[in-house]
Amino acid sequence: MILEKKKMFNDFAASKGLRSTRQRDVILDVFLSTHQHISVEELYLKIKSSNPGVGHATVYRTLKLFAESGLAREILLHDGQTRYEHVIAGEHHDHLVCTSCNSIVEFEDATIEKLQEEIAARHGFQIKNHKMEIYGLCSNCRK
Amino acid sequence: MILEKKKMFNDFAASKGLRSTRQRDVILDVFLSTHQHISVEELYLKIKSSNPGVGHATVYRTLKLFAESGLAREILLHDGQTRYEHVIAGEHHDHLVCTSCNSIVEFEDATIEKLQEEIAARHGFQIKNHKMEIYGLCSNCRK
DNA sequence: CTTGCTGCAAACAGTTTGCAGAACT
DNA sequence: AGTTCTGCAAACTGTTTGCAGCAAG
Repeated sequence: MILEKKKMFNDFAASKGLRSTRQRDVILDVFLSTHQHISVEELYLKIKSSNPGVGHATVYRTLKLFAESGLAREILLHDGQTRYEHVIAGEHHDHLVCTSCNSIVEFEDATIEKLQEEIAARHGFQIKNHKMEIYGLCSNCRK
Repeated sequence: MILEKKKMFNDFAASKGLRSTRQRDVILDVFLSTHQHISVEELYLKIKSSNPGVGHATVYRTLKLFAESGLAREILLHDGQTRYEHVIAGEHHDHLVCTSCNSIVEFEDATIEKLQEEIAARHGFQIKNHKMEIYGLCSNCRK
């Protein structure tokens, strides 16, 4: 699964004529070792600890490439930071975001996915991707 | 409908001990006269044309109040600007966003709404609100 | 050796904040 | 009169960009 992702990026890089660099390898490794909607800053710090001398800008630029290559996806929650999550082929999950403790639960629902396609078709839309977030109080915070 | 909204804000203001000011009235009027996901900047310019001397900061501060009072809702698309849309009681619509021409089509689907509630219930979540955006190409841009 | 990639710092854009004066109650 | 609200400008935050040097092909 990690290897697949690396291959995915290599293929993308090859098709775009991008060069293979140490930084991109490191950033990909660290990104693949994370879970759950990591922010650019968080990733940057993680990288820096094991690999100082990788700049902010490179992390931003590289994450954009990951998103473009299809292995990551940009998500915007309401905290003013751009976050990235892994794209898992053939799977799409959405988010339940707790407005009290900021925890995030993922879920997937095939029926919703299907309805989305129907709606898009009804409006002549060709779906590229979508996102859904439900905000509320998680079970812990309701107590 | 516009009157309802004004009342809604007045009630909120009263309950919070907020003062009634010319600026807030103007901003509410202009906001209520708009449609479709207006950005703070757009709203600010609209206000300024008929009512110079209303500051950026006040528009930001006031829109936050509108959101808090329940008559507006903050939405984040992928263009780096915070936008606000009207909250219509008992109705929730979602967005089809064209990634080519940036047009936005609203839609509503009761089945999806119901599924969301089921999902939230299954995870012990108490829904406050949610949003769903489908990105893709609109019928015009597909041609 | 050519061109793309990187790190740095400066630039940017959107948003927030501190403060003195104005306005509401 | 007392306190909230406002406008302004400055500060902030996250992100992007220009550029000289470095490194991959």
